Amino acid sequence: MVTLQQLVYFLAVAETRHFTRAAERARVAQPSLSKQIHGLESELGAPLFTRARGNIALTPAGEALLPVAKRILSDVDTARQEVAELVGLRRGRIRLGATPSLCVGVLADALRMFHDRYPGIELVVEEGGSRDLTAALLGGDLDLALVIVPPQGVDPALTSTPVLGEHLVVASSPDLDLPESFPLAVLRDYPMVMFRRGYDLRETTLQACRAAGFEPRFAVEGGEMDAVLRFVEAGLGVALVPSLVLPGRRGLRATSLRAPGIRRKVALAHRTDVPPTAAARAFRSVLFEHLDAWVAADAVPVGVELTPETPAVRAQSWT
Amino acid sequence: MVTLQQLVYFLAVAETRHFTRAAERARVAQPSLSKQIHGLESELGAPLFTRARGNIALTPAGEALLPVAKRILSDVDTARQEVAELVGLRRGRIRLGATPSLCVGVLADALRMFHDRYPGIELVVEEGGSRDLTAALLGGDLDLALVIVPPQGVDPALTSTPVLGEHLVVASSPDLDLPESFPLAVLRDYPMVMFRRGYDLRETTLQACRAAGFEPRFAVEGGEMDAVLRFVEAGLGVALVPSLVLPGRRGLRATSLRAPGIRRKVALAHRTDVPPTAAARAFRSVLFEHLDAWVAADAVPVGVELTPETPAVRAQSWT
DNA sequence: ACGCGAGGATAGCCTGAACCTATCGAGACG
DNA sequence: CGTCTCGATAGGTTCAGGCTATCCTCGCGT
Repeated sequence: MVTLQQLVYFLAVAETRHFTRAAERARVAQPSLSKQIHGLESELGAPLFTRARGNIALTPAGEALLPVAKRILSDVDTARQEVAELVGLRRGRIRLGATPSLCVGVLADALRMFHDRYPGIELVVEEGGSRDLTAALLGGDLDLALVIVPPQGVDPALTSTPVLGEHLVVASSPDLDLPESFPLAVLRDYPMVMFRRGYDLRETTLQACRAAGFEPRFAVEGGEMDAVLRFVEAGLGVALVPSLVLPGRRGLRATSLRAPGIRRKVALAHRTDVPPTAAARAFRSVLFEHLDAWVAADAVPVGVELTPETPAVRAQSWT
Repeated sequence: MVTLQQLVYFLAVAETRHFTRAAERARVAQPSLSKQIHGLESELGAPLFTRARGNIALTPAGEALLPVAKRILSDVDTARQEVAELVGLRRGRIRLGATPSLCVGVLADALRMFHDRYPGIELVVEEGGSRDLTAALLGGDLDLALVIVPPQGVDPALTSTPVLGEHLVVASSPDLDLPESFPLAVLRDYPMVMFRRGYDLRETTLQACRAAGFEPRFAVEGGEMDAVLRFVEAGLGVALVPSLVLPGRRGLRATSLRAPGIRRKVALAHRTDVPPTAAARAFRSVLFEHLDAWVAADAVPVGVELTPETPAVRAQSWT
């Protein structure tokens, strides 16, 4: 077996044209180097140097080996370098999934912070319903996803860390004359704008209405988050949406539900059987740092509950 | 230190996505392979595989390493291959020097035989005076040279093997009315055509004339072999030349000198401190084979004496 | 000519690395 | 809930690569 050690020594001799000095350079005793060179020569079946007193020179075989040996060793360096860059977060990629409610507020800031800190890491964000994201995680198409935790918990093949809880509010056009706050059952009398299948919100809304004793009427259905909000703005109907999506939407009015209201838990999930990459771990840190900053600045948006998880709980399965 | 062994194992796992099967493929026990992979991972500072049951996959670091590792291993193969081709005489180069007298006859045939047998080996022939060739050998510009052995022997830094002895004859124009055979002293009365400095023949001729008691007159001087012969053809004078250069020259007449005549020894020389390459050794064999064939076929040209060296003597310093 | 110094090769020893077998332990599956 | 699969771990053995000491050859200076 040819070894990299042999090639290193070979190169040292080829460049110094001197066994003793090559040995010094390679931080090794001269006999060790001699022995390795001999080993390489017998392995390749040809002498690599002519050992004339004070005039070591490469044989044709040595000449042929020299450029290849150089390339091999430089490739080894490259390999080491590349991996180091990934580990050092100077390079890499995170494929992150998120529900639309989070993309709007939390995520934009967190991504901004992350990108400032680790500019070499490529960020790929997939926006979608929670079910879709879960499937993408399991299929290996995402590294991380911010998903809604359904009542029965996330898929057993996923590990999730709670991130925050959000309240659902009723979005409506300001033209609509709704009370300040009301129980869900009031919506019985209003047509609704409903999300397409795949959105966790669709199921949540339907179940909540049924629990309140009525079957909702749909004015429109099938849209993504943005479309739904525009339809509501246009007065087509009302919708149950996370409060986080409303700030900045002048054309919409948010009405909270009377207690207990409806809450959803958002968690950061990843596959249990694939340990998160260094980049994913870094993103997690930045995300929680950002949320902690909200708490510290007393700037937690209305309708959001930060789960007061201890760092220990957060670190679960993330070491 | 990263080792090639580790890369081989890494590649086996990356391709089989299975430690146990990779170990079988690498002809090694599974724990040995596992350990090596761990060693590589700790060396590079990052895990290379995600060990999910029945679903081994590359981490980003592994993905980054894969192409480089492939290239490194393929380069090692290339290196081995290249050296093997040189050793196997499928590739290579011989830089051979020869005096003009030998280029004409012996060498052409020998080169032809050699090229037929080893078509991959590049042949570079330098024609020149014996002194020039010796200098080129010492300077490392030639691998081998067929040179004239001067009375005091070749340069001590060179090793030479006797090849043949050749007689010098007097070349003259057929118009010139010379006796069948005569002592050198007869030339006292004829103007001579003389080689340029650097030709061993120049010194040899001068010394021979002086030994015979006269200083030769030059009709022309300074030419290479071919020019000298043409001048002689043109009747400008006579010249002492190796008999080997005359066959095929219709316009010239060769007159041998009365005993003892003048003999020169031709030898194959190479630097003592640089062992001949495989290609050079092969050439030597072909050359002597060719000369032996002359003897066997009783086709030794007139004026040539083959030295009946035993193979043992020939092999001196050539192992 | 002879001694000396330089420099690569050789000898002999020692440590650590790589291999082996045996076994553990955790997820998958009937 | 046993059983199977498959990677990790443990412990022992061998050998490769390193070291020091020494040799051998050649060139060089006296």
